[in-house]
Amino acid sequence: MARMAAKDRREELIAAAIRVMVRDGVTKATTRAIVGEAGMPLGVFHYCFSSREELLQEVITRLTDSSVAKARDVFTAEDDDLGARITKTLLAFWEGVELSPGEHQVGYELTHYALRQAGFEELARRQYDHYLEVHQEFLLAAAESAGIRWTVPLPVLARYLNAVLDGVTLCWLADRNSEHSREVLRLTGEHLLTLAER
Amino acid sequence: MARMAAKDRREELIAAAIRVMVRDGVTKATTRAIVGEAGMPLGVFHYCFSSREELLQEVITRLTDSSVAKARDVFTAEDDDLGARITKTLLAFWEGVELSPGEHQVGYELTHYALRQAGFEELARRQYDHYLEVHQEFLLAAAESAGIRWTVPLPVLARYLNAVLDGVTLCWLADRNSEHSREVLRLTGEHLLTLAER
DNA sequence: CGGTGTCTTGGACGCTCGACCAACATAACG
DNA sequence: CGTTATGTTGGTCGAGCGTCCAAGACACCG
Repeated sequence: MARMAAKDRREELIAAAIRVMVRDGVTKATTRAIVGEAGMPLGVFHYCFSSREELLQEVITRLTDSSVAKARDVFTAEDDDLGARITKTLLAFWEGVELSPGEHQVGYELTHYALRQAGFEELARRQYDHYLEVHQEFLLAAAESAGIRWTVPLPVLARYLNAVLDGVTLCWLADRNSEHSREVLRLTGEHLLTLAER
Repeated sequence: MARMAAKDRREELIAAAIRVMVRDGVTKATTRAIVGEAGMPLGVFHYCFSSREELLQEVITRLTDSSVAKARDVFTAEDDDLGARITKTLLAFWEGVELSPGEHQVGYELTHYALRQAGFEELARRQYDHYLEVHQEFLLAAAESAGIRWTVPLPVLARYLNAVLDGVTLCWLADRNSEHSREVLRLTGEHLLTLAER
């Protein structure tokens, strides 16, 4: 194996771990499966990570950050009215789900893993803190650029939005009913519109 | 160990498995942990079940059925108007979540387990089919007794309701913000009311 | 050059897991 | 009673797991 800095190897292992998890699920992401995916000998693992948990922790934060960043990229269009902007954003989110269901699935699996792992509960909490924050940012930006204000407290509205998206995704992962899922998002978009006032 | 019919032992093992899962999570529910919880010797397990998967399958259907039954019990009050009925039902559901978070958590864990396990995808699909069906029943019964009709197709509305409940639960499992969670449910209830017409 | 720190590697450890079985105990029934 | 069916038990198997380590290879620097 070509010589490589431990830092770089960490990154490759994290990436390999995510690939394995997306393909086979979190529980199948063993140390051996991960180094296998990365094409490295087993011994490398504990030279780069003190434990499997340390890698998992890293994976959780990376995946959350990337989800949040991806979501933030979505709401950059400023030239639409409120209705169009909401619709576009919800559908853009949904495209992301249908395009890579595995990533979202892994997100949920990691949440439940963290909720059960002693000392990891905080990670699950932070995960949802970030999600809520990004939704709140979106709602705030949309309101400002449209010159309206929300008739419902922003944290509550953000949680509502987060809940619908999570719930629709979860249900779709099980039954793959894309048509109904989109209808629910459309319905939610219309609902949000009624919660804005000048 | 007292002599017991294999059928009866199966039931006790299923119940013990559910207890272990609620307490420690699905992944910790090993054959040894389960028979330990049931106070039986290890050998019993494969006398009653051909495999661990067979037990898991049984647990999934039992837990789904019990959730559905519990949900059905909630919407029996016929004497309220539509708004009161919706509010009562949503809050009753929420009481169930806060009262036994572990059970709901296990529900999600089993869904993700089933989605990853070859040959179990159908079980996850059926799980959500049942959930959607029960929500649809509720919406239909509420509409009939209130003399209204829904302006949104029933399957879509049921999916919407299911999504909000799932999403709020999931988020609450992570951050335990009860106040905001209730606010989201209140908001959803009000929204549903606007989707009814005479 | 030699020495020191960094990286590489294959193998081994102790443990837990699902599964299996032979030997035994108890019931059911002619 | 004897035979057959059913249930009980402790031990054991092989596989896979996270973790660790000694020995070597390589790079850098005085």
